[in-house]
Amino acid sequence: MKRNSRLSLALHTLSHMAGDPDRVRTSADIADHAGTNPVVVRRVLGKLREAGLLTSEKGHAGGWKLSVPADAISLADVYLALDERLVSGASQDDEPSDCSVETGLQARVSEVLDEIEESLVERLRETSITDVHPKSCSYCDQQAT
Amino acid sequence: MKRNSRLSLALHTLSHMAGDPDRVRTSADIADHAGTNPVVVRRVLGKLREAGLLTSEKGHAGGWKLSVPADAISLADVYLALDERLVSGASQDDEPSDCSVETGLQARVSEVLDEIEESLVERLRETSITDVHPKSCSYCDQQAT
DNA sequence: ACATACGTAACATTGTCAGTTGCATTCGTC
DNA sequence: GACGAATGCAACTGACAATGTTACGTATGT
Repeated sequence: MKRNSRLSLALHTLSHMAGDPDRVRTSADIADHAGTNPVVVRRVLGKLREAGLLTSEKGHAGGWKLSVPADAISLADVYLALDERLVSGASQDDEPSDCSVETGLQARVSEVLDEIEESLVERLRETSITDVHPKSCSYCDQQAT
Repeated sequence: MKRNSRLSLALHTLSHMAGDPDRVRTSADIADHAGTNPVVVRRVLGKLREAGLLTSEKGHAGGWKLSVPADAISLADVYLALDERLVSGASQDDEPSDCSVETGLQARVSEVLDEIEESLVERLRETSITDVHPKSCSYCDQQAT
């Protein structure tokens, strides 16, 4: 797969769940549909569970389902749950340079990046999972039969 | 070094050049000060040259210097010259999924990300190289002696 | 008890990027 | 014109991160 597949996988899965909230899905089912591995699914969905977005049940009839209504989940919730930080990635936690130009620069750049990060989250908060779910969803229709 | 070191290196170097625009610097000098490798410096500064921000001269007394006034260079110019795209990185150019949820989702997410990318560039455009250069710069004072 | 599914750790694979080496080319100086 | 110093460029290497994979432990319902 590619970079940022975690966010993709999370949104994709949540979107499907939004279309049929009561259905319990196993990580194997999800992985199969998403073209990835059950363990990867559990890793990603585990983060979402920590954030309280969904629940998992072990054992025989276990699996994953939403723990809150889909329209109560914003893209920001998902983004933050995965603690991805698309924007920054900028050199923090480096050993401090002895060059005054460098240090001043870092401060400035970090400042701007933090601003952007914040505006990204605010923007993501405007859209919910249900908003990204197509009105007529061939996948859901398929499952309904 | 770390991630995003290209942007760091570029800004750092330009900032120094802003403090003494007529001085010609070799990639070896720059690399030495930045704690990196001459070839890496040439790779990064080469991008900036393509964007018309600075010039390089080969041969004996060759090296790098600004080709435009420092206050005419915004952080956006540098960012775009390196074509980094801090924000996106989201799964583009993937093989198109046969899942309608997936495709609709990608479109939405890309939309938001592009918005953010744009706002980042606009924000960067407000700050010039001279703005991130400290008023009293110990490095420049040092060189002046 | 047994099958099923999550939870987690350990390892393998892959992709990316800085770093490195080597060589050709260009330019100034002797 | 020969030589030294610098960029330009291509290829290889090594570190690191993220995904993929295997394996095993644990919990749960039949």
